[in-house]
Amino acid sequence: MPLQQSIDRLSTPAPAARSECGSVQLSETLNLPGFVMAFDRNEEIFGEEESADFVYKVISGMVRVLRFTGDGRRQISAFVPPGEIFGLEHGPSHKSSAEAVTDCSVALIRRNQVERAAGDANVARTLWRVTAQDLMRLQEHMLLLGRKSAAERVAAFLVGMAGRSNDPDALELPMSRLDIADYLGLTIETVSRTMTQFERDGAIALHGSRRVILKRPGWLQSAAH
Amino acid sequence: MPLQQSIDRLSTPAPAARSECGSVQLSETLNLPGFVMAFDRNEEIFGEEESADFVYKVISGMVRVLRFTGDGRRQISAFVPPGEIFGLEHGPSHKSSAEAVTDCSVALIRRNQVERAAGDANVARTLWRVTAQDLMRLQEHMLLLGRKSAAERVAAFLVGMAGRSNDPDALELPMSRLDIADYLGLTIETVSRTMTQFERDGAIALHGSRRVILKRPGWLQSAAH
DNA sequence: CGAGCGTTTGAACAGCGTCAAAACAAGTGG
DNA sequence: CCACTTGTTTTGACGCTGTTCAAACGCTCG
Repeated sequence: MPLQQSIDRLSTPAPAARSECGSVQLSETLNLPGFVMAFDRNEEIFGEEESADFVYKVISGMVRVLRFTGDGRRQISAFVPPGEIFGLEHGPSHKSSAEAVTDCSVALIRRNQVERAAGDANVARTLWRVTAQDLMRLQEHMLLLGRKSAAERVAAFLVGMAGRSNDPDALELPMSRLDIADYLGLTIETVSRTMTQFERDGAIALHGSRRVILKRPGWLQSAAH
Repeated sequence: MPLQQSIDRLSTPAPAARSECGSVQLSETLNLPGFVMAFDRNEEIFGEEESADFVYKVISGMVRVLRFTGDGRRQISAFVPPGEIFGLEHGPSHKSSAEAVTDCSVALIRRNQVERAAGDANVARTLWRVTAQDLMRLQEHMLLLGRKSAAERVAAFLVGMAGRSNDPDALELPMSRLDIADYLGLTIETVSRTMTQFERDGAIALHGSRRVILKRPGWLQSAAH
């Protein structure tokens, strides 16, 4: 196992173990018993059409939610950062897969626990809120996929990631170019070319492929339209 | 006013009037008081960032839900057929606009009525279900926008519309080529060319621009991937 | 230091968009 | 009933953006 991965794993509560039962904060108003699991980079967390027995929350690392075409093309619909929920379904089965972008640890809450708690109107409202927020994000992202140029897509991606970062002008991208491309509906080559173009424009600086400094955030913002 | 529109309007309960108070079936489990309004073709029903004071249900005609970029590009996220709900928000304001594709009549239920009813766990669950179904559809559509060719998009569109039609092999498209293009993330020219190509391939027959006969539904199905 | 993967860069190609004009449909007025 | 108007759809020619294929580069990790 690579050194970096070992270090990352030390920060997770229960590396690669189905243990650590206890109470997991699903959100401000949901506090249900669950357990923590660790996943290796690129490991599948759940697959399309799989029975949706759990609701998931990222503890550390990053998760991608995605769908496939029959011939293997991917569309990533969301990157899930620590603290956020994914895999919450209303119907019986998952409609997307989820995979670990980085080594990560994830809290699992049994679906039937959630169902039982949904008798409480507050809990039910929270389930609705989480789904409605996902819906909002997807609508925004559809506009990007259907109507924006490559430059606009990459700019929007960088601005969006910066919004999540601690330092809003220096970000560490946890995902590969392929992940970014499959999120933006582009190819890795186009993503790469667009980023180097931004660097030539003086909008960003790249230290390696994953450390990005936003030198002109306002420029990027307007480039994202 | 054009003759055809007059005729269409006769079938709506309350043409262009804010009257017709009474009980409106929002869904199987929601039965709340509302009123019916008529909208002309291309009339705005609500706009982005407008306060979400109502939840809407199509009675007759068809509605499009869409977003705009700053410079006027459109992305239609859904066509709403009779019987279905739109404009249901969790937050305080709408995140998309809605417009009438055809002359149509729409039931409005006051948001605060819904909020009050959401104390009932069954109602709350219904709100969640409606939102979750929208989310499912949008995820599917994102795969189309991000990863499918023009031919695949148009084929998927025709198959999808056929699925809603009474006669599954003969459909009347209520929307213009521009609407189809803005739904599929293409231009009107590409939509038109793709359809005539399908006609040459013997997959469909076009009687005028809006009446489509699916001659080889299976072929289209596989063309949609 | 060397191996292997991910990223960048380059060149050629193609799918779709753009621009323009013709064809078509439907309404309007003489 | 027919010419005229207006808006939509189709068709054509061309060009650009982004993809494909291929090779070089450079981390990261053993």
